[in-house]
Amino acid sequence: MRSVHPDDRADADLTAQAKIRNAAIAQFATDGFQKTNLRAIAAEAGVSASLVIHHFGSKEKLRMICDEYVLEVLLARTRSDSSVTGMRDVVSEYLADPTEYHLEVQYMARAIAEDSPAAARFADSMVNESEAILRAGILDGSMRPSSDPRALAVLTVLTSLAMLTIPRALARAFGPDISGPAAMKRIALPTLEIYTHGLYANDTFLTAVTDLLVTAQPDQGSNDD
Amino acid sequence: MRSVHPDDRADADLTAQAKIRNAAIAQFATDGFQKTNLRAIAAEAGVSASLVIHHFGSKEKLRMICDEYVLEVLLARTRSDSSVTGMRDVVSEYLADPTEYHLEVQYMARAIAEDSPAAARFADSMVNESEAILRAGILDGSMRPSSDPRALAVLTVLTSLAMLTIPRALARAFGPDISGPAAMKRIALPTLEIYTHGLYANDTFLTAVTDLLVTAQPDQGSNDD
DNA sequence: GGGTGTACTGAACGCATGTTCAACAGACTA
DNA sequence: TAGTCTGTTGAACATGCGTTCAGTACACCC
Repeated sequence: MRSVHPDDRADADLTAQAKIRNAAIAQFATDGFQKTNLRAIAAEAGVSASLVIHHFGSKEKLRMICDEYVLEVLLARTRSDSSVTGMRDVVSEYLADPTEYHLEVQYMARAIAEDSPAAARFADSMVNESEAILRAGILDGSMRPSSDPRALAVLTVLTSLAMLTIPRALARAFGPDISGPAAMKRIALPTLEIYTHGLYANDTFLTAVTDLLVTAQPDQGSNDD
Repeated sequence: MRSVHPDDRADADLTAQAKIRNAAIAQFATDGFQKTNLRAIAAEAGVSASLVIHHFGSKEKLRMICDEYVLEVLLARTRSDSSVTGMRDVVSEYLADPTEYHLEVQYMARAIAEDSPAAARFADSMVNESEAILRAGILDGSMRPSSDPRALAVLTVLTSLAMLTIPRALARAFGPDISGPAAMKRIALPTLEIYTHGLYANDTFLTAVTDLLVTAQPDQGSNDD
């Protein structure tokens, strides 16, 4: 159930290298890089731990290969998918079909959260695509103009990733044994409501803050930690 | 610079137990539980690793003590603070004064993300307070009514935590060497804009989805993974 | 057949790290 | 002074895990 492409090719047909890579992707995605150990990956791939090292050199290099592979898979999907939805709209895609690319998206979220070597590239892909979509939407009038489209793009990516990796403890706020995907589904509608009408009934907060920013004009980047 | 209460009491005045606890809270908050090792905690507290075990029994028990302590500190703040802002409005509080309770809030976010023993209690506190605030706001007309206030509460907590723990890779979308707090500041305004006016210029998406939900009425909780 | 190279394995090594243990110093008590 | 209890330490132990190594099986080539 943990194969990267459960539909097309069976595990048995894959080379040992591919089986190891797929097992690693699955375990890195679900358990994280640090927590996953080579022997578990080897066991799931049906090989010995030594073979993992033999083929990939080290655990760290294995992670890099996995990063590249997942990145390529997701980018390939984006390119092949003629619709406008790119890597950014992962949540809507996920809600539409949770099984497809489930693992890859989860892997990416983990990679960004754990700051893996390719994390910056994952993040940049998402943010850039998101920004393009937002700018296009603003131009064609389907989205409201933003004071900072770049930051808006980062915000949407951030919330999307958060929803994809919703912590168990938070999901349990819906009930003792609710699943992550189920929690996501329940959150989807309020998200859409906020994205459509906002949360506040009036703009007192917003105007107050914007006035504050205009009058005070603090030097941006005052990091006094 | 890592003391829990940098303002009131100096580290030198604390008992060894307190110094260990504070060092543990700081390191758990910044590096995570798994990544932190007892010798590093002991070093920061200026004691030996054995003493940590002597006072707390095990690393896991130390974590539980830290959980309790931070939870109590944050709840005490909520109670003492006569304003309406509870644990939920952590982001606004943080933006107003990043140094106060910085560590505790960071600790909580980590605890929830890593599913620490007290994670559910942290999350429940946040969600319940958030829900109360939202319901109050809806009642007094300052906030728009929601189809699912509970889910809305979870959503706001989720996004708040995500902003507090924004991954480096995402923050770097603003520039190669931008800090987490700086990224948060830049995201704050778009967040407020969305919370005030939404993102979409019209409600086609929302009506489409609500229509879909009304007609299809899928059995909620169909977890086919 | 003999040589060479590749896929693969089990055992072992080395290091990090949580934990245990024996010991010591100082305070308090009898 | 002797005894005991607490705070504290350094060394050692045990385990987990990434990695190394010697060796086996098998294929391909001369």
